[in-house]
Amino acid sequence: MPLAELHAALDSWFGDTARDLPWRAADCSAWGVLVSEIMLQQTPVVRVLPVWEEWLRRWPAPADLAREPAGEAVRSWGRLGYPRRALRLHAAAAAIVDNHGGAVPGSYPELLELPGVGSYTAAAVAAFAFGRRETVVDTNIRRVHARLFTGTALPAPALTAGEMRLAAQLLPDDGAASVRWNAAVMELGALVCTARAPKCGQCPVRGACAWLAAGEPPPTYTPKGQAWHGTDRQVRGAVMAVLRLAESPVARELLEQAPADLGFDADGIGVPLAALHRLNPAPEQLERALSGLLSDGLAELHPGGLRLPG
DNA sequence: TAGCCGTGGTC
DNA sequence: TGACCAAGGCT
Repeated sequence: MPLAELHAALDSWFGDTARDLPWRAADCSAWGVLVSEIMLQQTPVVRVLPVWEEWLRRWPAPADLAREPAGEAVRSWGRLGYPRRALRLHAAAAAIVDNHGGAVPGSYPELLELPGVGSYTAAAVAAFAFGRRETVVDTNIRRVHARLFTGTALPAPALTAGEMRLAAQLLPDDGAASVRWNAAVMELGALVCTARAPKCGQCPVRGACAWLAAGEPPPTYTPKGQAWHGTDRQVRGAVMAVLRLAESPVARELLEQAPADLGFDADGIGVPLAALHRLNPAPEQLERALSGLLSDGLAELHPGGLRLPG
């Protein structure tokens, strides 16, 4: 299928099928787009939606977030996961105020300088918030390209230069068309060309798919899953759940072991505290988790104990 | 660069 | 049920 036909087919499909997401609204600010892109890193849309709405209501511009303590960003991040993203978004807001007069910069290199903004997010914000022609490559786009053009079930474990070259070659010349193309391929990967059970029957470009033509060969490698149970990450997560709810510093002793006669909900953190104690981490593991949180800036040591960064 | 970093839904 | 997976970034 000629490239122009491919562009037209996906553009039409996108027009009919695209989800009505608030950060895609015409009046959404660049800040709103940036916040959405950071929140969406490794996190499904449905879980981002309510948190994004709350963030934009509370902090409609970078300066509004920048003048808050970083801990407020972490607290209102809730259970989105990877709370360092909240810290980086707060730092990005400060950098936008300090270096860009409070306005989100529109160029790829300037965006790339912001904390928490890597090659994907810089390209995505430049494209979706500023209408620039950028080579946007995320996990969805990589998977669609792998199937459509390479004929494999999954992309390589790590992004390759060849994939970037291919993505750049596929990009429509016209600026506005390139923005829609990026969004459409990403949407196709999210809704139809999914990792587990692709809905090829609904695919507007199945006739051009190299993977389908090859008989849907299985992946040639098995992705290594992320360990969770018993890991430091699990302990870190449990500690963060306590700190997010705590309204005052949490004594270390409280994190280390449950007082046998804790008959009250200490500072309203009884539930996450019980969850932490149920994990029953070894003392050295709890120590690793706590020192990791401290060195990451997700927690601070105060006379009264641990708390979110002020 | 490979390993690390949260969370919850899905099959 | 447990392993996989979700709009990555950082070191």
